[in-house]
Amino acid sequence: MIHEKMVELVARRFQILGEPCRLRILQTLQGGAMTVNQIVSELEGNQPNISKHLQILFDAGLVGRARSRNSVFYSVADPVVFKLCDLVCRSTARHAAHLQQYAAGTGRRSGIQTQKSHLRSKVGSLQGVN
Amino acid sequence: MIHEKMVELVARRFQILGEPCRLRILQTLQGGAMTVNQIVSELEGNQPNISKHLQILFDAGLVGRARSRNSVFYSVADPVVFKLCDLVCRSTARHAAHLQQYAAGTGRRSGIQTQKSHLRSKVGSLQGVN
DNA sequence: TCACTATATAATTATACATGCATATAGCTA
DNA sequence: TAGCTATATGCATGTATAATTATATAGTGA
Repeated sequence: MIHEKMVELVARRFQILGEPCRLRILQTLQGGAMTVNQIVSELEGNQPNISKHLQILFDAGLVGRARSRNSVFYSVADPVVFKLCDLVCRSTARHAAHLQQYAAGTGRRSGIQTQKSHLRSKVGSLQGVN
Repeated sequence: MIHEKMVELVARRFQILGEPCRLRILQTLQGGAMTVNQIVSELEGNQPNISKHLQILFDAGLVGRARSRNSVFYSVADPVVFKLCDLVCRSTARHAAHLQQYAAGTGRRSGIQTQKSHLRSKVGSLQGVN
């Protein structure tokens, strides 16, 4: 059993990765260090918002920063984020494939809502059917 | 560049893992399938709340479920969650160690708030100093 | 010093969501 | 059927936080 405080720290880290805007920032930084303005112009969005997300990523130790003249360069500090994203990407794809596979199946057979019947509506909503 | 919708799906998955209660549920299920009541009695918390978290995990395909007589057994459907937790755990530990390492350093040297100076307050707050 | 650029922060608003309580649904047994 | 257990769901509330706007801070160069 992992310590309670550790569970919360880990959850916080997942939560930080659980924002599309922050994922896009990390993805943008994959090519190397960039200034805030460069990131902003790459990812539609205003500068204060990007700055705040960068601050959150920095506090978590996921990105590092260094000032060069008048600009601040941010870069990915912990490459584990790419591994995490890759794993979650595959997992998401597996799940989507699983939904698709059973999407054409018949309705519920038992009392409990099973993956097959329950998730059919999910696939539908993803496709805008509902 | 990954597709926008994929970024949101991946973020959603991280977000689902970003709740301490859900992490504890997954951790509890690491030993094998359990009924809702078993999970509830293992993890302080009321039954409706656990049920709702289980539903969220189920919708994401992270856990599976099967009814047996009057009970519903939940189990981990995608073991990738353990790998993810392990990676994040190590990353969190690295970050904490990094904070500790520089916690005794002197204050800011340059205009920008660096890891060293900025995070000293973080370490302090973790220890309840602030 | 002033003007300019780059970045960070403060304040506000809106929204998502975890929690807790009450209740509903489903299955079992008599 | 009724009564029981197990699980799910509806509703209300509080809280965290993302986005926006305006402004402040920091550095550069004249």
